[in-house]
Amino acid sequence: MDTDEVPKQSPPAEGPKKRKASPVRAPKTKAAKANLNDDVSNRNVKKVEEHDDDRGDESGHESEIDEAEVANVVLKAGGYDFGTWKKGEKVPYSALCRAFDLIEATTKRLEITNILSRFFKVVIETTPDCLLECLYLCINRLGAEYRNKELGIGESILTKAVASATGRSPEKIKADMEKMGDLGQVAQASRSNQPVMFKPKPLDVSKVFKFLKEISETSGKESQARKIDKIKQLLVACQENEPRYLIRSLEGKLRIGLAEQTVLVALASSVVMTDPELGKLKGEKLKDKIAEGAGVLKSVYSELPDYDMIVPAMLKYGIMNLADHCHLVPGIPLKPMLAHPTKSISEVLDRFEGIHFTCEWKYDGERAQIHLLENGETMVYSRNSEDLSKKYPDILERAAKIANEGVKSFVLDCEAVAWDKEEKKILPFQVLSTRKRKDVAVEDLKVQVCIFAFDLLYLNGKPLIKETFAERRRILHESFHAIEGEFAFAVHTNAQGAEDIQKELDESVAGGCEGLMVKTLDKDSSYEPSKRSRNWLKVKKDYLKGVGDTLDLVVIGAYLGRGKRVGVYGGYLLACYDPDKEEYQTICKIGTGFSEEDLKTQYDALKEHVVSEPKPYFLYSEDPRVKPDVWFEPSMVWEVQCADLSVSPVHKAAIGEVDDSKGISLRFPRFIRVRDDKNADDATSAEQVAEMYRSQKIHHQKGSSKDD
DNA sequence: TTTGTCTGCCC
DNA sequence: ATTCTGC
DNA sequence: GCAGAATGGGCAGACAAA
Repeated sequence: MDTDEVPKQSPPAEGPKKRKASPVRAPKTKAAKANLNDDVSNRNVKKVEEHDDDRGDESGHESEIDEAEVANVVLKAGGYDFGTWKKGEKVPYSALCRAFDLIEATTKRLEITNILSRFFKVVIETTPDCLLECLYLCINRLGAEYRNKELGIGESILTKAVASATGRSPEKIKADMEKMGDLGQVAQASRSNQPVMFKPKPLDVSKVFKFLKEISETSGKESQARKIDKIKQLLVACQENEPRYLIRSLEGKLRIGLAEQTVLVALASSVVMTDPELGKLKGEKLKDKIAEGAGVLKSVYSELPDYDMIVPAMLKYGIMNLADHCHLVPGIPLKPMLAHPTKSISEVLDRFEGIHFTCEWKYDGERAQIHLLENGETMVYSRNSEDLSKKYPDILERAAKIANEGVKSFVLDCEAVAWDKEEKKILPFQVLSTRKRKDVAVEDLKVQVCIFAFDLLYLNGKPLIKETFAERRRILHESFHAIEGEFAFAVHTNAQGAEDIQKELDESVAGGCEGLMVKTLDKDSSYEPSKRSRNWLKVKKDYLKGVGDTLDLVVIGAYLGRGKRVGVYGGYLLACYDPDKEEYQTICKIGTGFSEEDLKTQYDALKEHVVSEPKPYFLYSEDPRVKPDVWFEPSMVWEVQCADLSVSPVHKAAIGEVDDSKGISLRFPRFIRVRDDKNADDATSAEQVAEMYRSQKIHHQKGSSKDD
């Protein structure tokens, strides 16, 4: 800590070289933090050279600043050294990447927040025009989610791009990827071994962001090649640690312990610190204002999750006045309330002890936030604020007629569930997911949906999110009416005792639902995800110990871990056993439920059983998404829990039992424990798997196609 | 035209 | 989606 | 308990390859 040396910020290609099997963001050290006691003005102050290029410095105010002022940047940045740039000049990408390095070096959230807020502060003080782009690069997005902007870049294209940009073969890149577990690091290492002819012009955040946007807008014939070309251009211009973060941005994961919530707090903090009035405060008072600002921003963001609108307003009017300018508006999706999983009914009772609550059926469909505007416009948004209006023309059409007279505008929280019109009953999620997603005419819809409404967030110009749930529900029922097969209110009761809740849970499952949602009616029952995003509880049958579907499955393959799982297997391929055919049939992959210790132990135990080829008595798909990195001799049996069984396009369990050509797979599989007491051939049999599938209350199979 | 691969987004 | 982990 | 980062099945859509 007290060293005089300025620590190197970005050791190239560090990691696997130093420590084998070290997770991406480990080892964490404190070395990267510069010390305020150092003589700041004497170090790390690089005079920024003049550029007469095309970077659009047309702002007029000439940025002539002296060296001492530049040096102060480090001081103003709270001792963190992000490098320097002139006022009004685009923020260098290297500065952002330095911040990422500093963040990656710690696991402490407060420190992460502090680093980033210091970075944002410098940006606001030098080049506020870049703040939005920095922000988006930190949360890995190109714009608000409801604008549906995607990169259309995945691992495959990225691997090709890295290979091409570094002059190495895709095979080499893949091999390195397996070793390092992070394509960003692979890119960085590859670049640093590459002879550099001349130093490229440094990247700035605007340029990087603009490139990402262009990539997302690239479509049509040969678009993949054009995207690769763009990535190459950027990658070649990267220096030092920049390839690592550029590639991770393209992957959509920074993996440095920084994501939406922390960025939001850091942003609020930086805005308070740079506020002409609030910024003068010191100590506790400043701290309080920062906390208050973070509260304001969180609240505003949950109502209007669009930084394109929030950031300019915040800089213009000040963070404390933000809510006056940005608030819930029909037409823009707000963040949905989420639910905590609970392991037992007694856990529900413990949490809600002495509090009035209600139980609602949890429908197995797709979250749908339905908006009706005063001008008659309607839209539907998903749980993640994606615009689903193109997918649900039938819901748009229905929006006006489900409302009672006098209703001019609303925001409804619902579940859209596949609906069988003939049988008048709910269909499973898998049916819903076959719906077309765009350019569908109402007449051509193959899958009908019924909307199950459970909350009302806005009505006739008034936000209701601060009302109690009891009140919101009252207004919901008062303002809308059910239409058979089209619109209904979620079934609910006010059961308060364990037995009643159990009964309700059973009924919900019998009714084709996943379980129950439990919500407080009065105390803390406002709809404010900013306060607590998971303020509701969910009880699903498969959460309850000893109730859900459990299988004992054989481990026959594994996938090398990525990120923090580098050096161990990150996931496994499981199979059931068919004693008649004497073969192991794949049923699912599994990658959750393991503690870090489990992962290590299992890696060590299983690597003994690696075989170079799959056994001839394995039945599996050649689909590359399922093919494991290593195969095992059948040895270990694991207890696995799931929510449902489904007919699978790739897995082979019980093939021929319920479908001639398709096997069965598991929905939401997770590891429970090792079954030391079982041999591989004692695993759950194909016959048992088929029986479990058949005994499900609700299931769907497309009409047997061979007879049509 | 058909089939396969990749991606993003539902859960 | 589920689950685990550091703070 | 939050926030973040591992990981699951399976679908449509967009392209690429055959």
